[in-house]
Amino acid sequence: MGRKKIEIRKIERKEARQVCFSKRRQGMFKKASELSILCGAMVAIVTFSPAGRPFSFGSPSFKDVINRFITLIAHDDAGSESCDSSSGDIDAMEGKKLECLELEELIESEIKKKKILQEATESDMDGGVMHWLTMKAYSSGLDELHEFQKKLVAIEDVVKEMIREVLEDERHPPKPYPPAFMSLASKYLLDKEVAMPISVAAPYPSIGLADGPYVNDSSPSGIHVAGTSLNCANDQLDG
Amino acid sequence: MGRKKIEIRKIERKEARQVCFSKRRQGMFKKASELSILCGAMVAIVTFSPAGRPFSFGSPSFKDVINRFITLIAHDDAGSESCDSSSGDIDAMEGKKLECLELEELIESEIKKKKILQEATESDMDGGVMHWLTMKAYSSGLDELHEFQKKLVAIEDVVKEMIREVLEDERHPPKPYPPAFMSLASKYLLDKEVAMPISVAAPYPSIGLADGPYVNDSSPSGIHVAGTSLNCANDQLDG
DNA sequence: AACTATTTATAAGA
DNA sequence: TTCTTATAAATAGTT
Repeated sequence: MGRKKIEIRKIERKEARQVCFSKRRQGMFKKASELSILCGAMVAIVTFSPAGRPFSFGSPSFKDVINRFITLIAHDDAGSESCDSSSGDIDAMEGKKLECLELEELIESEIKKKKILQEATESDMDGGVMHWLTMKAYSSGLDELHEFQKKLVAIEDVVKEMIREVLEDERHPPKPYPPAFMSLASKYLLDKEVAMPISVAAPYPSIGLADGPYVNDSSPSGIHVAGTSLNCANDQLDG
Repeated sequence: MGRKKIEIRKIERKEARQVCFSKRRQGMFKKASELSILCGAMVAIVTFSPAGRPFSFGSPSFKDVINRFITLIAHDDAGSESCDSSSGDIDAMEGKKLECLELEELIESEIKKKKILQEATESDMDGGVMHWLTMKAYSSGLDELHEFQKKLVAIEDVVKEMIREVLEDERHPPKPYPPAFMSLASKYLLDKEVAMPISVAAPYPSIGLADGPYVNDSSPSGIHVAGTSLNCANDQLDG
């Protein structure tokens, strides 16, 4: 897509390589952003520049996507097969940090949560259970809270799994077990005697994408966070 | 880039959305592959189709890239600058570092979750509420599950906040006012005028990755792995 | 950092 | 779905 067609192989000139990386990284993140918006899909990307500087993108957030994936493979079973791969060379690397997001954004997300919670408590459907839960959350001690949280997470996992299963059933009624991604993971999947199907998956709350994606462009000393907004052009090259 | 210019906003028709996802996912992976080859950069991508199916790409390998990134951010923290974003990730906002767990640890944590869930359901403590929740998770329809999930997340957030507050109080007994971060959050949390102290950090699921190759096109019960090579087209769409 | 000539990606349509 | 094709977009080489 340029003045000339190029072969897809490592660019020799270090400088040109860096320039290309910058341009294409932007393009890739933009594509990722469009994909997540257009299709309501979750996307997370991490990349290290040829100089070793980290950049990441995530929608709704990098952590959310990765965690979902991790949980998924942690519960999944299967063998794996690889088709190939290209290697990437890396240079030195420096310590980085996570970027703090703007306060406004935080508030926005909190407002969303608040709304959801209010809905849950006000409508008080579910026979008052949700209300009970809320009350408990507000009146317990530390230990109790920790225990409570663990249980909530566990239940939540069940819900997620149920959602996923429902979706899967709708789509692939009788699908045999496909190959998998991590032989390692499967190796560690001890007894699959799990009574309760715990896992991850499923749709992001309808407000899903509302949570918003983020891009993080790193710098020597930190990881910059940027938005999915296509107009967000924060660049910082390695050199 | 098609017969017509389109607006970048969620595609309404579910079917069209899925088709678009398939096409654009392919395109994105191709871009990622070219980037890694041309520039010798590491790239890892994870994405969930609108239907919740996972797909991943990695060069030199998904695990290598993610682990490098995780190790990076886990080793130190700090603030930097953000360009924009609409992320709602609180942890990231706090500039908190993500925990780096090895696969073994991850598996362990997952196993613990299962145990906790079983405990919760078996002991049936909490006046039967946990049991009720579990039953509900197992007996609801998709829509119900989604709603239920939202509520659980909301409640869970409250619990996390409570925990953070308690912890913060313990560490900073005489802290007049909480960090701006939480004071704002608490302000928006329901109408609870309750002096919600503040938060620090709550236990959170950590990240850790296992090994695995490159492009992985998932299937309902597994994750397919494929190579970075552009010619490696192993596809498996959702629908 | 900008600017285009070209190559690519892809939205529709078949 | 896969292919075809008119167009929108990305970007290689240049300034």
